[in-house]
Amino acid sequence: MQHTDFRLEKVNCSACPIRHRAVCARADDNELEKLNAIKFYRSFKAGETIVWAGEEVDFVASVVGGVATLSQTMEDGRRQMVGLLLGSDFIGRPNRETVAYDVTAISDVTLCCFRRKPFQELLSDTPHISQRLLEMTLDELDAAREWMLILGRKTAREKIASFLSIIARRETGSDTVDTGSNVAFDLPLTREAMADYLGLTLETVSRQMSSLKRDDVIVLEGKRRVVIPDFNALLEETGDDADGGVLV
Amino acid sequence: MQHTDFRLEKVNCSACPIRHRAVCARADDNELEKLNAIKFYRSFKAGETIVWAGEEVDFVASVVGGVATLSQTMEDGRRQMVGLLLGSDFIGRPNRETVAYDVTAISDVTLCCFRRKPFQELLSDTPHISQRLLEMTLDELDAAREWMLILGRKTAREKIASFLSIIARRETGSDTVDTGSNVAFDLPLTREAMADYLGLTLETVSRQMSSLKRDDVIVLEGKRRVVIPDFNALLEETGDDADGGVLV
DNA sequence: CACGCACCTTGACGCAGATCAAGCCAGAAA
DNA sequence: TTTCTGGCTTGATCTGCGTCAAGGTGCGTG
Repeated sequence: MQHTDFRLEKVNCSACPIRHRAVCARADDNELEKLNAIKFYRSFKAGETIVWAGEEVDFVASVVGGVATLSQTMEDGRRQMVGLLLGSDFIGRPNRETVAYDVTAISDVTLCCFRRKPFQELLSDTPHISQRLLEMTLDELDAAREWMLILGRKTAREKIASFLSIIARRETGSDTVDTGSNVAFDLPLTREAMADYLGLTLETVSRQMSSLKRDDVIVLEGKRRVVIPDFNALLEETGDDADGGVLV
Repeated sequence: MQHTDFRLEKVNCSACPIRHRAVCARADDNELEKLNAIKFYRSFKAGETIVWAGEEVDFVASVVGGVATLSQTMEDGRRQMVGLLLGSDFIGRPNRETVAYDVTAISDVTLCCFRRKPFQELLSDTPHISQRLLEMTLDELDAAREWMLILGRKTAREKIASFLSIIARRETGSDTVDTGSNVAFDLPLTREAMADYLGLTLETVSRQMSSLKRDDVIVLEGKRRVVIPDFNALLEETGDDADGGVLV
């Protein structure tokens, strides 16, 4: 029974719509087996808080579908997003049972969770996985540092342009967006969430979106769908060096 | 000869003024031996650039003494610091031979360097070390996220207060500064570097320092030495939750 | 259908912090 | 001693973005 259970789950895991970057992507059969044994799924409705800052959680997880955010809130209500979790991103960390930020479901979210205790044991046993986790964490650190430049030094217009180019890259999945060609995607965030991402107010976000639209840098179809007729033109607006879509 | 060499170096490593958080802190004799075999020292003068963004480097390193920064510069000269490296901090990363940011010596700096190739091999062989590196990276990520809140949502005054409390904690080495008691330390950064840290101009930094001084939150002895008569009063100014000196 | 609600847009106005400009201070060099 | 230089301070003015306020839009529900 345990055996069939595992078989079933294994198929299940490979079938996750997006393969989990963190743990499944390069795992071999043996590791997959162990992962499947400690795995379960949880779903959250849009707007629901997945974990509150300071809360204890007994699992780590990988985002299977939907969008979630990490954010910090000050006493007087000022809020700053510090992490944006899309498909296959990782939540939680080994060797720390409390979470430091509010984790919120922005759309309906499905998580593939791993029970913390056994996951940590797996980590110690399988250097492979802990090295993979290190790589991921370094990538996140890079993203955080790019974000810091945006927050600290860019104008509102540059912030919006940078945000759009980041989302375009992540949503379309291609690191090197064909510059010059049409790119289209749905914004995974409301204007307010964008504001929390960029350290702006939602009014300023709205104004700058309108302004970029007026200047034909973007085309809006409805409020959420964005078409970028010329990706290079967008990159011009970000204030970054012009040498292509390099993240770091 | 190799043997004596190693003996010598081993003593040397333990004797590093500050024990390297990254690699030596918890290493056993066997690991120390391997580390010592691939180790060398380099020094830089204040103001010197250690590595330029995009440059290839064949070593990773631990800061033994002095202060260095990671920073990004935009075409038009706007600069944002994204990392502050004090004693025992780690520079560089496994599996990436180019560096993404300018690394600059702010004071005279001594690095304890490890040749990249053998260091990476050591990482694969010793899960211990790669796990330690993961822990460190997660700490850095936390710091980056705290920093993002500062950059995105805090006022100039709050930024300065937050900066001072961070430096106080790092310079005095105590995670839990005795709130209420006197704390004194030397600023490791110029006003300009503080501005680059906080996403401000140097004039605003100067004005806010003066303002905090006028309000008796801090005492300045010369331009660099800061005395904080009441640490709680400083924490009040940061805008953070009042429950003590928690970093995350 | 209309009603409500969540989300978005746009306008008017004020202020925190940037910018421009002048001068101060302390240590080093002559 | 004076002079120079790099870092710091302070003042006056300007401006980008926040704040407050008033609608607009579109979807789900009775």
